[in-house]
Amino acid sequence: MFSKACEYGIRASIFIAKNSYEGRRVSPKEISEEINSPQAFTAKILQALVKNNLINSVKGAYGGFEIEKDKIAAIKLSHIVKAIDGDNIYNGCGLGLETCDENHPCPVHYKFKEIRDGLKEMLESTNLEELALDIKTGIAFLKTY
Amino acid sequence: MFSKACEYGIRASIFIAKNSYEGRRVSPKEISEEINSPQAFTAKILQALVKNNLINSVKGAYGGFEIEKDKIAAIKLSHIVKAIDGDNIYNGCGLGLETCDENHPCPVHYKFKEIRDGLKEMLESTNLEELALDIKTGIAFLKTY
DNA sequence: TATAAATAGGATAAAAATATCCGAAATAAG
DNA sequence: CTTATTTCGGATATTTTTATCCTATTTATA
Repeated sequence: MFSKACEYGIRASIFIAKNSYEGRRVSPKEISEEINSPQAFTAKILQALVKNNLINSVKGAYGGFEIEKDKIAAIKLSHIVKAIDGDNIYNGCGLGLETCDENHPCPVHYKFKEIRDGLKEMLESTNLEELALDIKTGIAFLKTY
Repeated sequence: MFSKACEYGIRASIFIAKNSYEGRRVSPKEISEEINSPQAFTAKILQALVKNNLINSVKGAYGGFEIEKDKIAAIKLSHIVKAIDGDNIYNGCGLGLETCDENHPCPVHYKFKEIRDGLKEMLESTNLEELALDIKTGIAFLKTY
């Protein structure tokens, strides 16, 4: 569904959000340990999220990554996905045709459209706050063990 | 959503189904031209579909690929996807966790489950016959131009 | 100002997906 | 039986994705 980079990016964002609520900045090292992802690769993805203004980075001693508390509820999964994987998952043809629309549909165009619209709706209506809360209360997890 | 291989595989299967209805076997060359895909790569994918008993191949002169007319309506998109991409799209975690279920869910487990179940239902209820018919009647296409 | 700690970012490596090439094996038809 | 045609399958190449490494830059604090 998503690229590895995007999976890591979402998990990292949730972890950062959770810690930002608690007033803590986190480092790529801590993030990658807590979400079980390769550290340097995760750091690269964080850079992309910073550039897209989804998370903040603070350089230097006592620095790290954080999200402004005010913004956490406003950041939707769709923002993260778009920043990392682009919007192909929304607009792309299910069978890979370069142009596929009502005027020139692939054989599964309308059936796929329903699925994609459902996914889009879900990603656009799910925000980091609720997901971070599930981690905080321990009803959901960001790694296996 | 799907790999390139899977996209080609679905498009190829639809094209083969359409031609099988008309009693024609088709070659990888003709297939790749009509679905606009790399020929040798497409041929490899066809081999996989043959091994999974989704399509038939006939070697030698006047050979090619075909699907028994009786079987066309029974072949679902899910069969093709499973043969090429496996069932990760059904069972895999949206955030890439190795184990993610009701007992140990990722933060988007239930939301993703809905989407995936919808996708699964769609793939399992869509068969090659209806798709091939849309190509035959010209209301849908397997390539852009 | 010096130092330690931290992100930024370029260069590179490894792995996986995509794609090509070519000889072997099978088969229909002459 | 021979020949032409066609799929099969292994080897290889290319591209993209994933991952690592190392240095530069920034910044808080002593």
